[in-house]
Formats: sequence, structure tokens, C-alpha cells
Amino acid sequence: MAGRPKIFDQQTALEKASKLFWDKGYESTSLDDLTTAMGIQKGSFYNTFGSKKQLFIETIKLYEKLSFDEYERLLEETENPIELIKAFFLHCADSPKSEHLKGCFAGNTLAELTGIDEELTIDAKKYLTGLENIFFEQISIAQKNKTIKNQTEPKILARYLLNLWNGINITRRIYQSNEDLKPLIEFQLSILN
Amino acid sequence: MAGRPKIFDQQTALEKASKLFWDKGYESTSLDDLTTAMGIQKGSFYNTFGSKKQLFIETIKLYEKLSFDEYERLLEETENPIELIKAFFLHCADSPKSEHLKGCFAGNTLAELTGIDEELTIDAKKYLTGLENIFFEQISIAQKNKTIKNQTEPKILARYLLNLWNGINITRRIYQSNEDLKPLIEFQLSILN
DNA sequence: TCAGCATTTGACCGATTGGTACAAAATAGT
DNA sequence: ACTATTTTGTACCAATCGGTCAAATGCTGA
Repeated sequence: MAGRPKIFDQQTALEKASKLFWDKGYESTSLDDLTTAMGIQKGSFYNTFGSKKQLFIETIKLYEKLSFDEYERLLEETENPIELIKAFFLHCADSPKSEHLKGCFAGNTLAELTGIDEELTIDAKKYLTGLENIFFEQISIAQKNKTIKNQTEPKILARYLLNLWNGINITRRIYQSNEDLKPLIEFQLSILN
Repeated sequence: MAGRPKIFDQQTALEKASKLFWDKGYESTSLDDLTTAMGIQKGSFYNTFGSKKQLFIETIKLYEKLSFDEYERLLEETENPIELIKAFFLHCADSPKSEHLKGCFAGNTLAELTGIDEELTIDAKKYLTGLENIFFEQISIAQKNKTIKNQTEPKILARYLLNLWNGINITRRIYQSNEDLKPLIEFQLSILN
């Protein structure tokens, strides 16, 4: 029963890996990159995480969990969810350059790995449809609340916001200044009014 | 004083390479993949194209040229450019699955290589800002023509369409059916009316 | 105290990566 | 026919890729 204890924190190592994959994508991140960033050796790596592929899947799931936990926390705090959604997008315009370059982990994964490795894109799709679902629910409520006037089907509006998210994470790689991004996002959000 | 003649057509080989890079991205496409698809040997490859990186840049430039030539041809044919832009986007909804999986070569490149190799993203950015410029010019004309009512600054509308393009090429990897894509695109385009 | 066991370490693996070297081959001009 | 010039095919390269393995290590329960 119970042998040598783990010398590293599994969760912390996973977070390090997640950040690296988010920054560099799947193919451009080598095992050397990973083990260095995670501060562990190859043996521990494979003993704990199985393979590069498995680890990648775990990192996307972590990204999903962290993001959605945060959304839920914020949704509970605010009494006007539509304002929260607007703030979520407008926040992009104020982000530092490093955030623009990273984009969305899930979107990046779809762009890089669709048609290359379907397994690795499954959770990326789950993340984005999950995000769409959050939009859908909040829009549905807000339409009944009359906190928004636009009575377009919430399904369409939610998908519109998903598409805004997917787009802005490419567009922000071209245009990184607040002056460029803010008017675009404000215009896109004005449709919700 | 010309020596041995080239046994392959350089342009055709470049087109083959372009398709492969578009399908698989930069990192996932190996030299073996390339030379096989192009039907040439390594010697010819390096003699003609210099390096994988140089070839990639050439393929993006080719993608840009082919696309823009096509746009210009269509723009000359039609007398209602706004309808052309709408058709351009609505065409996405009808595309076969393979098109959905490929997305936009330039967008893919930004998603994969921003922060990894800036050199390789330069022409991808040029393509997308070029596309935005086409939108800008046609919208400006259409506003004066009154073929569109919306009098929002053409700069904003053009960027909105660029963002639609960037977004739809991620979104279509999640939703591939016409029933999913068409209502979204129609809704997004209704803003131009 | 020590058997039992999971973890760590780092050497090692074959395969593949992008790229080079060079001799053979094929042309054009003299 | 010969030379200069270019392309072609292939053997070869070091480096890196993701992954394996066995011995050393450090803990727990008996």
C-alpha cells in the first residue's frame, strides 16, 4: 500500500500545461516544453498524464471548467446578465497584447486540429456550445424581463454572440488597439438593445 | 545558358502545396506530405522553393491572389455589389462538409501561428485586411447609391463583415448543416439592409 | 525493521523532422 | 563533341519528436 508520494502538485502542473497549450497550440508544444514548464520529468509525466494527447484533453477540460465556474460566479453576483455579457465582450478591447495573441483556447484548437485529430476537438466544441448555451439562457431571461428589446429568437442571438466571440478572437490578432476593437464590439453589441 | 529543364510545373506544384497547407496547417504538414502531394523530390523542392517556410509564404500569397482575382471578376460582372457580398457569405451555408472543415486559410494561419512565427502571419493579416478593404469600398459605394439603408460608418460595417468572416470559419466547424448556418448568416447580413 | 509499492530519474529508443551534399542527367550554346 | 549550367534523385545528416524502461528512491503498513 501507498508508495513514494508525488513530489509535484498535479493540479498546478496541469494549469501550467494548459497555459502553454493555450499559448502555442498542440503541435508547436513539445514534450520538452511541457515537462520544463510543468517542472517534472518525463517519467512522472507519462506516469501521471498518460500521453501528450490525453494531457491536452485534460487542459481543455480545465479551461472549460475554470471559465464556466467564473461565468457562474459572475452571473450570481449581477442582477443584469445582459450587462455582464456586454462587459465580457468589451473587456476584450481593453486586454493586453498578450491576450489578443492567445485568443480562445477552444477556437484555436478547432482552427488547428479540425480534420487533423477529431478526438482533440471534441471538448473544444463542447466549450463553445456551452458558451452559446449560457448566452441562450441569459437572453431568454432578459427578453422576458424586457432588459433587452430585441425579440429575435434567443437561439439566433446566442449563436450570433458565439460567432462574435469566434470572430473577435481572430480579428484581435490583426487589430490590437482599443480604438480599433471597441467601436466594433460596441456596434456588434448594439444589436442586443 | 540554360541547363536541365524542370520536369514539373512550378505553378501546379505550388497549388498542390497550397491546398495541403490549407487543409492541414503549417506544423501538421511535413516535407514528406508536401513532396508527395506536389509529385517532386526533395532536391527539386529545395532547389525551387528554398524551404518549407518560404513555400508556405508563397502558398498564402497564391491564396490571396486567387481569391482577390475571383472577387474582382465577380465585382465587375455584377451591378449590385452588396448582393454579391451577401451571396459570398450565404454561399458558406451551402458548402460541403470539407469546406467547413478547412475554414479560411488566413484565419487558420493566424490562429495557429500568432506568437509562434510572426513572419508566417504577415501575409495572412494582409489577406484579411485586404478582404476588409473590399467590403469597405463596396459599402461606401452602396451607401451613396442607397442600395443599403444602414448609414453606419463604412469602416465599422466593413470590420463587422470581416469579423463575421473570421467567426463563421470557426463556427462552421461546430455547426455544419445549412439549417444551422443559414439563419445565422441571414441574421448577421440583415444589418446591412 | 523491512517488505511492498508507487513515484522519480534519466538514459535510451526508433521514427520522423527539416534540410544538405553530390553525383548523375539533361539541356543550350559554342 | 564539348562545356557550362541547371535540375533531379537519393543517400545522408543532426536534431528533435513522442514515448519506454529499469533502477533508484521514499513512503506506509505490518
